[in-house]
Amino acid sequence: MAKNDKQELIIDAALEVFCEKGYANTRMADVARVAGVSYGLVYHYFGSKEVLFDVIVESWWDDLYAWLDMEKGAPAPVAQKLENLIRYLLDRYQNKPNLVSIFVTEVSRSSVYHTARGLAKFNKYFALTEEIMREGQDQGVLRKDVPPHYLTYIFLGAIEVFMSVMVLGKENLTNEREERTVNGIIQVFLNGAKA
Amino acid sequence: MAKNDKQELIIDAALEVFCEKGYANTRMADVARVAGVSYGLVYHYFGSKEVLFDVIVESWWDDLYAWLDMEKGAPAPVAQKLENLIRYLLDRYQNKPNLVSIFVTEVSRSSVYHTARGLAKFNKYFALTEEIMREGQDQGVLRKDVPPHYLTYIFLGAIEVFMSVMVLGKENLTNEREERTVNGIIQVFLNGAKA
DNA sequence: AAATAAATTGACATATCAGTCAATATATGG
DNA sequence: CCATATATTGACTGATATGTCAATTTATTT
Repeated sequence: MAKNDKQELIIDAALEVFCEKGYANTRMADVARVAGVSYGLVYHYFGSKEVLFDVIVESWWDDLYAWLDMEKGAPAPVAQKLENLIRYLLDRYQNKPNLVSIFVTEVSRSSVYHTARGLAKFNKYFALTEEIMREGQDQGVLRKDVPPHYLTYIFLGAIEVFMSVMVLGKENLTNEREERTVNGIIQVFLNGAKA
Repeated sequence: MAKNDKQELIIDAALEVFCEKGYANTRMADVARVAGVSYGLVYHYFGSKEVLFDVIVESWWDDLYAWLDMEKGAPAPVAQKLENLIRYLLDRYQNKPNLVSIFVTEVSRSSVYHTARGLAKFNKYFALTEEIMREGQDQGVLRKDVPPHYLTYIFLGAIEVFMSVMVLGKENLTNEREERTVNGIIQVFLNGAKA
């Protein structure tokens, strides 16, 4: 078995254990056991528990940023971009539910509140979304009497709760459900909850 | 010094240390030191670190539920009730920033995702808010084509991010800022972000 | 003021894991 | 086919921090 295979095995196991137990209650011995490798090998490839966790978190952010950067340049209308962001996150949940779970339960709290690097990652996520909001305001599609970062907070906050609920319920996301979620958020965000 | 005074001292210290370090990195020795009592006394009044934390969390939920129950019966219009909920949470931040910080950073994470009791507490919070949304729909003030729990997710998600940002920035909440926040959330939630 | 109960102390035992390391197996290259 | 590098193992160490407890002080009751 090649080097990369084992690394994959370990990361997949870590994804599973971190997701189920949370960072604090994750034992490196469990990760090794689930991966089917020895205790020491985990330390051979990843120097510490923190590094192992960071590798996972980093992969989340890298993918998200890459996607956002791509989307930013696209010529789609703002409403479409917002919809795409929701879809991107929902799709991530479909493909890598454990990763999304870790993001929701571990990353968007501890790392943000207790490490400078975690905060920076989050800020960039918010900043990129804010650019979309600002673009919408410049184009006259979004209201200008509310600061763009407020719009960002409301929009991303809404998404986060939907993701939390999915993660908690371990729900599997049908197409129909995805449509309802996307429409619900977009409808209310753009047109309001008023009757 | 009376018994209750020492208990208060310990809880205040715990509030401070949990807030600064997070649950995992909080040392009972630190709590004792900050409280100005001996190590053993913390265990005399609170049997364990977990109990100490739970007492704090419980106080958060008790107050919130009491307030929500009160508000539920009130004859105010739905929009007013939603506004009041935002104000309640912002005011809590003014009075007990550490408590709000712990709620945002620690409670809505581990307890929800890793304990049944934590989940139950959260569900009740969401359920009570959902009742307000349903009331709004019944009265014809809120749109009926989006399920009430979706409205709840969006509304509470928005608030949570605003709270997170406040907590992170350790911002002190001026009256002016409170108004802007309340208006921003309510405006966008009710009327939408569209220009 | 004696006796009983409650509060308070801090040193210590205990358990838990993260991380190390020397030994062994497997691959790679010359 | 030897030599060198890399992968892999798992027992062991060391640090850390929770929770215990017997001893001591302070309060309360009779």
